[in-house]
Amino acid sequence: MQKPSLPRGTRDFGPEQMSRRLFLLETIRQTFRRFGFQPLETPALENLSVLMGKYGEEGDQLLFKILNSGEYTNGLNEADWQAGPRKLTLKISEKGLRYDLTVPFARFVVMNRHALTMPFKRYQIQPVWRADRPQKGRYREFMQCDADVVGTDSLLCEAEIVLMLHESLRHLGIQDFTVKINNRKILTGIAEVVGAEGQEGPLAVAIDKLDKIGREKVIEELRQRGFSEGSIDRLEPMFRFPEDTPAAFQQLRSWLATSETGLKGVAELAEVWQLVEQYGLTDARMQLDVTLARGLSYYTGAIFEVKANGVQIGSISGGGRYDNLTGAFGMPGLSGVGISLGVDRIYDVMEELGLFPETGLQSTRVLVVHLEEAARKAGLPLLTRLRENNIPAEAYPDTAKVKKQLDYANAKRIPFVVLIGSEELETGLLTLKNMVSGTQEKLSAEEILRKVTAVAD
RNA sequence: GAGAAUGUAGCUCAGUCGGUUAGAGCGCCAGAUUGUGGUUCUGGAGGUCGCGGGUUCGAGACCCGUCUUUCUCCCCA
Repeated sequence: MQKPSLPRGTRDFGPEQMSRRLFLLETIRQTFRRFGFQPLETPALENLSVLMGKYGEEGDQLLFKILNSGEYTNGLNEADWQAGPRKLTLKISEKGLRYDLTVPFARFVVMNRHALTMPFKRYQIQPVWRADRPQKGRYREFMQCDADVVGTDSLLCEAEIVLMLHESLRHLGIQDFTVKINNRKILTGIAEVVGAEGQEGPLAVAIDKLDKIGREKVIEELRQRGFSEGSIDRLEPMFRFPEDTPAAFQQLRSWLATSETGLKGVAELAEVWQLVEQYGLTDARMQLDVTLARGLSYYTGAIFEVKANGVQIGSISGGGRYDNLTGAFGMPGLSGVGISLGVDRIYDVMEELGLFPETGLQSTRVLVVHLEEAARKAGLPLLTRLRENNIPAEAYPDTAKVKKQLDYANAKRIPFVVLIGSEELETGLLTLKNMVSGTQEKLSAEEILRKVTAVAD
């Protein structure tokens, strides 16, 4: 006999977890639907040629790769064995598990470009896999909820993403969150005005840690990354950014006055703010954060990230605009913007904050209990009647002691039990027992139906 | 990839300085109660002390390896 086990970073979801997850998934799905997004599913497996090279150097390492079927070592020569694991992998594996939903979506768009009505809005809720080390809030299999629009560069889409984030999280009961927004063009502009043109990548990586490690350490890291003292001096405005959004915009405009790209980024962001206001979003939790960079290299415009406040966990959502994602698949110039919500982290946040409603845990509403073999048949038509009326109902399948059957009802938090024994068979009236109050009464099937329907959940 | 902790009954955890037959609570099963649960009482079952090796007269405890879970860095949802 062997002990059963689970691959690290993966989990089972029992009935009570699933009812919460379904609530979460459904809330997000309905929000996406309300904004006009249509569903899409793609295979768990993709060809590695589709996945490789889309997530940076480290991303390739984090892909789960699938060994080819059959005699996968056939055709390998000595040179292949000597070439090292990375090159050998490509010889023996041609498929991998999807790493996110954006790249498969880009592949889908390119393959179906003639059939799609542009702008194309799709939502996609499926698991993704990453081969990194599990930690708090980090799993190797987790669910993403993506919504993307491709085929337009209108900033209205950015504004709607902000709205959808607010709507989904508030429907879930998460009130204290921050939607951090930046723009890749602003990062480019900053690199330009400090005299480190094209270095926004390393710049962003260092500056991103500002709130974690502090100003001195950031400057130290910038030096190590080869930034000149002059550049670091000109970075000064970065370290004293106003909390107030209009003031922040004002400071950015004067700081980036000499960078055309930078100013364009500022103007784009300002328009997003304006649009969100025109939509009438109340109590917006948006924050301009010029240190926000995100790892994925394909963002070209807006960058989003959502933090749940008061919980020690990574971001629960991320996204942004990409102007050339489909370019890698031979379809350049298609602009898109999207957002991804991490269900597993949102679940952890809600659990930690105690935001899950108590209701919804009970599955069955009525349990039919028979006290002797002959009584069982009297309960079956009742079950059918209950189910026809959309009331979840079940019979205890075995003839067992009443105690055992009632224990079963308690364990499943079933609120009503119908008892059928010889007495009920004679009179035709069935005993309805309320498991919460303990009261019971003899009723006809018709009355039972009315009674269990009438009582509110 | 680097560093640190962790693992004992189905669950949560005790287990002293290395010493006889490894414990508790909860849960489970049975009975008190042959047609009534959630309260109470009584009894019972349940263990390869993660796994493998080592030290020792003797290891749940000490040492090495390995796996799991968790945390920090990195990166991400």
